[in-house]
Amino acid sequence: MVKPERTYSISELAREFKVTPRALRFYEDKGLLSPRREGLNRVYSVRDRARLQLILRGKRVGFPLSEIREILDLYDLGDGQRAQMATALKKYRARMVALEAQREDLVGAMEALQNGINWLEARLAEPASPASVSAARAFEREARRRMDGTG
Amino acid sequence: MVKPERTYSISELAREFKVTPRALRFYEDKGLLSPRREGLNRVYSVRDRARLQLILRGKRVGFPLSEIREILDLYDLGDGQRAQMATALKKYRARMVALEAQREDLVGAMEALQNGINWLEARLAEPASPASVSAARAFEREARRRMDGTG
DNA sequence: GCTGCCGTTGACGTGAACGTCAAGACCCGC
DNA sequence: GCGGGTCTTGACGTTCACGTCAACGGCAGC
Repeated sequence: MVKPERTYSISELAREFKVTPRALRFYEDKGLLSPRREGLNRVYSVRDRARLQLILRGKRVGFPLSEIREILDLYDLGDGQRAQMATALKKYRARMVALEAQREDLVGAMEALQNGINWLEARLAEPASPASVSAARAFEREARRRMDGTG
Repeated sequence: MVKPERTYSISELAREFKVTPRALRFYEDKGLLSPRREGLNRVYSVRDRARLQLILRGKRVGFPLSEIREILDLYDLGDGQRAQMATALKKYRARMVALEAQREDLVGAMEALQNGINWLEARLAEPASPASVSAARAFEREARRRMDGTG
């Protein structure tokens, strides 16, 4: 007896990942998902669920659905098409470079934000005494300079 | 004699950052930039340039323009409005949390991609000899399992 | 057999972020 | 004063990623 492997209805899956059923149908339209059918109704497998996870992660890191689709398609590449695998590899490497750049951006943004937080905390922590005010102003200038990120 | 500080025309700035003039005007419409005017013409200061840098970085990490605007506005907060500074601080912290989550996503995506690359490289490196094929299949299964990221 | 509830397929609407004209102002060299 | 280039302001078009609505099928409970 083969274990019947869990399946999901559209609204189940939608709830779990906090998307609407509409979104799931949309992804299907775009070829990102292709759940089984039982009559008309969509039946999502564990693998479909995993794909959805990849889709949503891709989205969160800024991939358009079209590119997510390409990537997902590559996962399903059969054996023997070495030419396609080679192009796939190129694309993967290009995306990797893009992701690295994005991580740099992200780290930069986080640093800038942390500076902003530090600055605000400092300004809020002190009462507006004359001495601390001038010190704060100096810090502020410095903080702004760093935040502007002229470099 | 005060140093006249470099300025930029719209197309200069556009070229430098590889955006169109239209985009810069659009950002102005949305209150993200407000360059000086000389007659009708826009004149961008060094500070405007820095703001643009922040805008584009914000975009690259996925902020909508509306939020970028909010953040930028906070940088220009004058003294004395402690209440606004407090709300600002809250928002900054919230964004920081979001950015951290995004970094995790990014790292996860990069790991998945790296697995994909490794897998493809391995499949491509070998000729299709029977022994290596089975080894490759085992690796493939493992790679796929990891890429699916069921956890 | 009627009411809900969940599902389906179109078709149209929406917000964000611009692109793409159109029509004209301004200045420069000749 | 005329072409050429750069700039301006509308106004409309476009793409992406869905949201929203209409109209309907199928099953469960009463």
